[in-house]
Amino acid sequence: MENYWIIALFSALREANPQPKSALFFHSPYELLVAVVLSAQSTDVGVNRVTPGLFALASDPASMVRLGEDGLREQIRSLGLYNNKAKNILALSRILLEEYHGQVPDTREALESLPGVGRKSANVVLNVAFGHPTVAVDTHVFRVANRTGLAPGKTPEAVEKKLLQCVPEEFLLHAHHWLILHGRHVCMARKPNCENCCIRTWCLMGGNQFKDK
DNA sequence: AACTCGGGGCA
DNA sequence: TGCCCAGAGTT
Repeated sequence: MENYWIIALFSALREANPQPKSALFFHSPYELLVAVVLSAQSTDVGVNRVTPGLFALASDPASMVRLGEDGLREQIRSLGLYNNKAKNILALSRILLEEYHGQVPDTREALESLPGVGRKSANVVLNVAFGHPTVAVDTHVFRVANRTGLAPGKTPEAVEKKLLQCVPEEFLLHAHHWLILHGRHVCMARKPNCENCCIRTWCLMGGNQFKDK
């Protein structure tokens, strides 16, 4: 197992973010689930802007159903894609009440069967809410994994599979969070901040070569 | 595996 | 305008 450089890479990422915790605002598995559904194709900043107000009105499935689709839409309007998200969260809340005693299920199959919840969101809930060693691959993780050569792959599923294989168990619980933060704040899609990158030693792109001229 | 959808935000 | 955002659903 010549994965010593992977340990060094994650150690560097951990040092850059000593207190790993979800960037999303939530107090319960249900709030996390809602925040994750809202986060699809929206920024974490935007989600954190609306969730405190939303959860003050509805922090469980029953109160969400009571809030209703119009009330929900009003709370999340600034996110974009609010029509689908409001519909999905309401439908999902009803399913939790009817089929899961109002609780958030802790299996991949159950989570992915909920409207608005795909593989990435299910992985986040399993990891953050239930402590399962999953890795959620979003656009950030996908980009960083390919740029560094940590887990190159043409599809998110391929990257996820490689990460599960190569990331040491001690880092697995927080791997996706660190990779996401790095992709969000340093290894951005367009103009990465290579000068301040703590893992540039392992970058396949060789410094700033993909930076806008 | 590739395509489509969806809307605010920001350069 | 064009590209991006802690993707999902369909073909």
